[in-house]
Amino acid sequence: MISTRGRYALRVMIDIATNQKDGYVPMKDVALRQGLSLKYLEQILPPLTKNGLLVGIQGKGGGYRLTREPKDYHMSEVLNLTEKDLAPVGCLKEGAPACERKGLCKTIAFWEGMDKVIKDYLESYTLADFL
Amino acid sequence: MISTRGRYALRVMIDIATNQKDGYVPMKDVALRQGLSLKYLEQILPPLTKNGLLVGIQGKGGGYRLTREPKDYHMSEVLNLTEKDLAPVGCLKEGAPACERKGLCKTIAFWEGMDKVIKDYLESYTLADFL
DNA sequence: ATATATACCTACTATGTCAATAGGTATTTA
DNA sequence: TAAATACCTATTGACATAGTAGGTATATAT
Repeated sequence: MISTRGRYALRVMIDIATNQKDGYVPMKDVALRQGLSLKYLEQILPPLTKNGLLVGIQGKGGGYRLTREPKDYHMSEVLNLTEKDLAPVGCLKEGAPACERKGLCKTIAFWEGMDKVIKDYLESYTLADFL
Repeated sequence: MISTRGRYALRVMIDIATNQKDGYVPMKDVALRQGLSLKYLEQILPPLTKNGLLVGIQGKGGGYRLTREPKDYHMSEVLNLTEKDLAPVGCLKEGAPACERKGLCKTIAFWEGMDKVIKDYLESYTLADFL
């Protein structure tokens, strides 16, 4: 349900938060510390930089930094950006075609409720809770 | 996250609960009413009959019946039997190998908490809530 | 008895996702 | 100028999903 993309993204965020003092944290170091593939992490980060959660500086001495205080990163945001979709069922995914059985459907409220408890939980956690 | 197996299983249970008066409900009729493939449904039902949630009678005039009152079917049970695994991350799945990073891991409590809110939600719903 | 309707069983398949691996380019600093 | 970094795109093997397909076993209705 939550793939390595989202899980690794969280570990990367924690690692950066922990290791950025004044400078930038190279992803090579993160990969080493976390025991993860650098090349794979490089594929996971773009949504986080493009949406302003991280800033990446190229070149020697470069790396990544947070752009906010850890308490201002909610897990809902991090996982929404890195996971394909968090909705428990297909018909609740963003951009999903309208269900033909809508109106008849006796289960939609149940799935929507499940969606909500998950989203609420993810909203309740911030990066600061991991430090 | 929740596949068609679990979703269809729920729709089948609702359909049987609605349509069993005194007799047995043929899956062919369920498939027709629900607009689902009979052959596919036949693959989804075995865990429910083998674990005593439904009873199936072969032969002409046969079909399926519930074995309990609707209020005594919790969604946690139905989905656990029909879905491969409901855990949000691999390391919490049943029978998963112990994580090497256990002890170091700063995220496990978060994932366990997510697992719990989902399981609690599924426990809180019964088949009776859909009728 | 026989035909019919049902559950039950097993194999196969097309498609897509996951989790990387791989090889490169652009950019900045030491 | 060399080195280190972010950034980009293609490819791949393994696996899960959502069925399709064809059959067997069993009980009932006629």
